[in-house]
Amino acid sequence: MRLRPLARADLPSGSVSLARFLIGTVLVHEDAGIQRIGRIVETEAYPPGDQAAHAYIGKTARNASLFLERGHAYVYLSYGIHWLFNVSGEGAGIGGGALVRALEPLAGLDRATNGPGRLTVAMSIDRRFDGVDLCARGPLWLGSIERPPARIVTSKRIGISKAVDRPWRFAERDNPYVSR
DNA sequence: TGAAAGATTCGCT
DNA sequence: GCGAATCTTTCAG
Repeated sequence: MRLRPLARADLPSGSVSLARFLIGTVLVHEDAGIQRIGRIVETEAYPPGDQAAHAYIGKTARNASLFLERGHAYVYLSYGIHWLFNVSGEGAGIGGGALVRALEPLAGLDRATNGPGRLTVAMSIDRRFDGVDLCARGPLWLGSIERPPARIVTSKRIGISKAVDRPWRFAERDNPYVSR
């Protein structure tokens, strides 16, 4: 497996484009010699102006990471139980991003990764990584591997109550690790 | 200062 | 299929 880090210039600007782009890329967490790698197979976009997005209400202490330049991590606690991992997708000062909903385990993962709350457990991602630059040298970063291009299917987002009809969920077709 | 809702998951019916 | 778990954020009073 040839693995290389993604530079910020590799990432498309705009949360919807980024969410689509992320399908097929990999997330890497290196921690004390342990390497955990998951291939992203399902995402959802939460662009500026989206009523379902955390950034919709403006910048707050919680969602500040969504307002960082594209390629930064936004990690928050959902339902008091689950950490959810997002990648910011706009320019600095603009709030938007992509939620990563499922991974295909490639290395170091021995727990289920089909679901946004479960993949963070498997990858050992929590609040420590909120605001981390995923395009920088660090313990958590985005990469690409050599593999045939992902075949992507689009659908409505899951688990939200506003703007439910937007086709902003992306998943790799027929991948068994996609949630549900 | 209090209360309600939330980008989920798991267990039981 | 439905409700509980669990706690932070946000908004109302």
